[in-house]
Amino acid sequence: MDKSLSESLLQQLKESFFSGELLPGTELVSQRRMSESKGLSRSTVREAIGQLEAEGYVEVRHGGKTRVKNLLEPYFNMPIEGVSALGDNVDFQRQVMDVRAMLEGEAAFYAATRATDAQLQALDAEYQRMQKRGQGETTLEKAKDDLRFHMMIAESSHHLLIICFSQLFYTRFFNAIYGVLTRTLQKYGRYPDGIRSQHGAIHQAIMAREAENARTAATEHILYTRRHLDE
Amino acid sequence: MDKSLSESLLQQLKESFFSGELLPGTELVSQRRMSESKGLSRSTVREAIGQLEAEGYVEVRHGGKTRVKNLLEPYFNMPIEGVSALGDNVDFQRQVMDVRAMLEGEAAFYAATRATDAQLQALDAEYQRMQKRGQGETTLEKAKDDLRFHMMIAESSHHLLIICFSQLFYTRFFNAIYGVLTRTLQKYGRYPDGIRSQHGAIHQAIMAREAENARTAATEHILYTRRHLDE
DNA sequence: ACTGCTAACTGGTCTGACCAAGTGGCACGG
DNA sequence: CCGTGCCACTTGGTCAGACCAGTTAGCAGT
Repeated sequence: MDKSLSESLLQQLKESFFSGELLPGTELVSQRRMSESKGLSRSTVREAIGQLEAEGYVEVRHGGKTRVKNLLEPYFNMPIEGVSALGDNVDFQRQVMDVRAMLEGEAAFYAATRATDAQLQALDAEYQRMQKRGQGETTLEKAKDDLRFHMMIAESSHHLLIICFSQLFYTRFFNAIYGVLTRTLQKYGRYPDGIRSQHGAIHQAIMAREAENARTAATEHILYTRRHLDE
Repeated sequence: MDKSLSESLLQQLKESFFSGELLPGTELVSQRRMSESKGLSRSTVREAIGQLEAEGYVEVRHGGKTRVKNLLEPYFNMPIEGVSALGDNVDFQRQVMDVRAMLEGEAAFYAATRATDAQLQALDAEYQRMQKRGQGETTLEKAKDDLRFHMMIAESSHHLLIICFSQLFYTRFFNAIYGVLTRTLQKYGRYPDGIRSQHGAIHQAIMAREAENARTAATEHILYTRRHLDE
């Protein structure tokens, strides 16, 4: 097993966390002391600790001690490494919404054209269910409902590539999408009215099999939400 | 805004990443050169690049260059096997063209809005070069020219997700795209006239920074080719 | 007991050196 | 002519030791 020194130190430290040797809240020994005890240079130790910090295992403050964070934390905001960090980036959120606008417009277009009657019926049922609930839900549940609705549309498009990409996109970038909703709610205190009526417009256009209208409504729906990021 | 040097360098690099200045697949300058140009020590540069790596933005190999990663790549392992076989499947070709129509429309839209002057100039040069050659090329070379032209547009969009998706899409489904061209040539014996003028329209709209026209022209261009697959 | 200074920590950055792993060019031999 | 292998050069990885910059604990003076 050939690894770089800093890498194997990193792994060694992680194992100490998982074994319970280093409990959350405790303090790491200083970089100098660790470099002595491990027989490595301080640069190498810093490299490893820097990675630990980036992955959310420890919290390091200039001048203060380095503290071990709660072990479960990294798992909550890390459905997929790296991308999670992007969830809070407004620029990235904007980009995600741009792609959603494009993707869902196309999906709605093809759904209006090619959905089976059974799919239309299922879509209608899901829409009615969404309308009925509405109020008493958490932000997270709303986000999930929203994605489920849009994913049903994508599936109704009968377009392999669009379905594949939608699936991938919604699962991987759920954090960013959820972040947009959270940010919007923080700013307005509630679900913007537009969204409800826009969902209605999409639903209606697909039901009536009006492809162009469906595309326009779906695109406009996402861009409406996106605009709230700009203010 | 008080930040550590490595942290602000990290942020600066991320911004270059999102702005399209650092495209996926390109190589970072070496740590030594970067430390010179930024007026920082190599340690600090290493710190920042280490974070970038931990967050999945770049891939660094001992002894080799550091490459910017395509952030969609890990998730793009769709029905890869048999994709080459699918290259001849008309239904699949149609789907690929549908997605191209969507993708290139958006790319052209954002390129018209956000391309730098240098990018416009490069795009213009590439367009002129395409016009000059034209005749004496093989089908394969034409397909490559076409994709290079469209890829330049995608890169000029400064839209990270669109760039990533385009890169992967064009490489993975090149066979299908090439297949469409081959099929068209077999049927008509030559490059349809429409394509030449359509490239011209796209080129002109982007140069004039007319975003909506660029989108329409690019979409129509792909759908025109797609229509040749029908009947 | 409170206050405020200071000294001894902590992490952050710098320098310049050397090691180790890829890369590319060039001369040699087929 | 092409392939092959060597070698110099570039890249990232590690090291040592120094100094800067926040943090903190303890001690002195009130």
